[in-house]
Amino acid sequence: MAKRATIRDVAREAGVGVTTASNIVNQHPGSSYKAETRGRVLRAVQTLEYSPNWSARTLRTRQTLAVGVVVSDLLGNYFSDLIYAVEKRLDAHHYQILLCQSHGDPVIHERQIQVLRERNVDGLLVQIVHASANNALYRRLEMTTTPIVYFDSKADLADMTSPLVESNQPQLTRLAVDHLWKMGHREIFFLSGSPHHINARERREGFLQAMSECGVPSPEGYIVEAGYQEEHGQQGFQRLWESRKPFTALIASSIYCGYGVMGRAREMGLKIPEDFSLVTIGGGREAARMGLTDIDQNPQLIGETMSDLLLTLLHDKNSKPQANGTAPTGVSLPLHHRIEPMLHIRQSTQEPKAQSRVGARAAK
Amino acid sequence: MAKRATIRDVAREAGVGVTTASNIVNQHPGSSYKAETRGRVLRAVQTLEYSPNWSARTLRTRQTLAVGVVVSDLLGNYFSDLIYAVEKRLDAHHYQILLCQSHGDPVIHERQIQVLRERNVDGLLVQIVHASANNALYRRLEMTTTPIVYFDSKADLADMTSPLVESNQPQLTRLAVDHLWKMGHREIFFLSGSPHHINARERREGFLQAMSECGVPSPEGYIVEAGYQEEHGQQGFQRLWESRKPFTALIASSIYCGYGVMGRAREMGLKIPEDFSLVTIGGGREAARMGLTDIDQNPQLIGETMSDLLLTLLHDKNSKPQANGTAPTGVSLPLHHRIEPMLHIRQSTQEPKAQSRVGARAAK
DNA sequence: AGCGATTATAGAAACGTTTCCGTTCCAGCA
DNA sequence: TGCTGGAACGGAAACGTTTCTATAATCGCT
Repeated sequence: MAKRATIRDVAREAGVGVTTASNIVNQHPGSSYKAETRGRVLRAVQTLEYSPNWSARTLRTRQTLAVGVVVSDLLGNYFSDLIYAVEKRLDAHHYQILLCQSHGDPVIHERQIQVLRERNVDGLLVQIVHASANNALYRRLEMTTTPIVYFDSKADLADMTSPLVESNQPQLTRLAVDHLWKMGHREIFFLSGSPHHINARERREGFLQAMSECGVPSPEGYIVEAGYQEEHGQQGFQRLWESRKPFTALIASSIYCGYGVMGRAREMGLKIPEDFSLVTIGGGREAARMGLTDIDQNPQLIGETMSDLLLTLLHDKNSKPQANGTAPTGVSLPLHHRIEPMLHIRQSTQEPKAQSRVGARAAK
Repeated sequence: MAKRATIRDVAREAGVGVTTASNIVNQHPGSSYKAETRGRVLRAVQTLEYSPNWSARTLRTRQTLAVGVVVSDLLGNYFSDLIYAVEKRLDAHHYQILLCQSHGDPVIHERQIQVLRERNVDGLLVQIVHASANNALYRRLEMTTTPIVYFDSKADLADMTSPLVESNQPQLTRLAVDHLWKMGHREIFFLSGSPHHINARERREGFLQAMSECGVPSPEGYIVEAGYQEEHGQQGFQRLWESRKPFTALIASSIYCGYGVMGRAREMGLKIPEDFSLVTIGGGREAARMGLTDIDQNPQLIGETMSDLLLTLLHDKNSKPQANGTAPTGVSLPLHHRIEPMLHIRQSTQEPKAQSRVGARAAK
C-alpha cells in the first residue's frame, strides 16, 4: 500500500497551510474558514484518502479515547453481559475498550493494569479481585490521576476516591428470603459462597437480617458453607442432607451452585419444586432458560452505570481529587453505587406442602 | 501527579545520551554498553519511575501491539468463549485487544473496522456478518496490507488472501445425523437456521448428504425451516407437529432453537428423550448443564487458531501478498481453516422405542 | 484616507520516542 | 609512530499531529 497521506499532503494538495487543513478536518471550534477553502481541503481529504494518524494525534493531545477494562474472566455470561453494555455505552461516546483478563491471578491483575496505564488509556474499569492481596495495588492506584471506576466488589481501603459499582449484596439474599417466606416457607437454607469473599459475607449478613426480621430466632443455623461452583453446591447439599435438618427451600450462592444442588437432588429422587424450592443468585438468562427463580444482579445496568460514571470522570477531571492534595473542585459524585437486584419468580419455587419437609422425611 | 518522566529525563539523570538511555531501556539488540552505564540508566528509570510514552513509541515504530476484534455481539457464550481464548493467546505475545460490537448492523460493522484501522491496530480479527451486504467492504479490506483473520462464516469473495477460520459446517449436522442413526433413529428432522445464512445452508447440505448416505431416499422432506432463536424452535416444532409427520429425533439449529422445542414439547406433554431425542448445535457449557446431547463447535479452539494465524501474519508480513501486486513471498499458509466439531452425548438422546414415533401417535 | 477590529490563513514549535549517522577512545598491530 | 577497527556513546532528524503566535486581507467607521 502506498504510504498513508499526512495532513501536510492534504494541505499541499488543497493549496493551504497545514493549520488550515488540520482545523478544517477536525472541525476545530472557533475557527472560521471560507466555504471555498473548506471545500478544497475536504476534497483533498477525499482524493488522498486521508485519515489522521492516531498515535501522532494522541501524542499531541494526550487523549487516547480508550479505556481499559480488567476483568477476572470472560467465562460465564455475567461479565460478557456487563461488557456488552459497557462497550455499547462507551462506543456511543467514541471510546474504544481495551479488554484484559486476569484469570484470578493478583499478579497478572496488577500487570494488566500497569500495561493499560502505560498505554495511556484515558480511564479504567477494574473489577476488584482479591481485595486483601491487592490492597497495596488499589492504594497505589488511588494516588493516580487516571480516572477509575471499580466494580463487582469492595476494596479494603478506607478512603477511596474512585467510584465503585456493585450489586446491593445483602439485598440479593434478602429478596430471596422475603420471596420464600411470603410463599410460606419457614425452613430456608442458604448455601453460601466462600467466606473469604467479602461479597459472600455481605450476602450472608443480608440473609441473617432478613431471617431475623421474619422472626427466626437463630438464623445462623440456616447457613451452609458451600461456594460458587457446581461441586460446592453438590457438597453443600450433601452435607445438609446428611445433617437431617428439615428444609423446604434453598438459596444457592450462584447458578452453578444451584446446578450442583439440582444434580444431587435428582440423584436422590427429589423433585424441584415439589419437594423443595430453589432460588439461585445471578443466574441471568440461563436461569430464565432453566425456569429457575432467580435474583438478577442486572449486569447490564451495572455496566451502564459504570460507563456513565467513567464518562463523567473523563468529561470533568475535576470530580476526582488530584493526587497533589488539592481538594476536589468539581461536583462530588457519590462514590458507592449499589445496583438493586430484581427477583424473577419462575418455576423452581412454590408454596411448601407441609408434609414435604425434606430433611424431616429423610429422618423418618 | 507530576508530569511523567521522559527518556530525556532518564538520560539526564543517568548522565548519558538519550540514545544510550533508549537502547538500554529497550534492550536494543546489537548494542553494547558497559555494565556500569547500564546500571546508572536502570537506576534512573527506577527513581524517576519512567515508563515510555506509548503514543510516541508507536508513532515512531508504527507498531501498536494491538489487534482489533469485531464481533456482532457478546451475548451468549459462544463469542465470550472465543474471545476468552483470543485474549489469553494474544496477551501471551503482549498484544492487547480492542473489542468492538457491530450489533449485526452492517453499517456499524464497517465503521468499527474503519475506526480500528485508523487507530493503527497491527491486525484485525473480524467476524464475517452479512457476507452479501458487506461484500464491498471485504473486498476493500483485501486491498489493504492490514493483516486480517476472518471467522465464523465465509465472505462471498472469490479470491480471498486472508485466512478464515470457521466450524466445519456440514460436519455439524453430519455428526448429529450419524449419532442418531447409529442409535437406531430413522425419522430424523432438522430444524434449520435461516436459509439466508450461508452457514445454515451448509449445515443443511451436511444434513442432506449424511441422510442420503444412510440410505434415506429423499431427505429434503426432513428439513423444517426454523431459525436460531427460541421462538423459531417453538414455531418449527409446532409446524412439524401439525404436519403429522412421524419423527423420533430432532436436530435443533442452536441451543435456543432447542429450548423452543423443549418448551413446546413440554406443553404438549412430550418427554425428552423418552418420546423423542434432541440434539442441539453449539450449545457449549449450557448444553452440558442441561444434559443435552450437543455438537460442540469448540469456540476455544477456534479462538486459538485465529490468534495463531494472526500472530504468524504479524510476525511475517510477507505471508500476506502486498496490495501492490507482488506475489506472496513468505510461506503460504492455508487460507480456509475448518475446525472440527465434537459430539457430546448426553441425556437428551436415547434409542427410539418403536411405538413412540411422535407424529404417528399424534395422527392416531 | 486612516485606523482598529475582525477574518482568514500560515509558519514553526512541541509532544516523546527511535534510529541514522557520526564521533571519540583505546587496544592491537605493522 | 601511525594506522585500523571495534567498542561505547551522543546529536539530531524524523514520525504526524495540534496549537501557539504571527501576518495579510478585509471592513466598517470617523
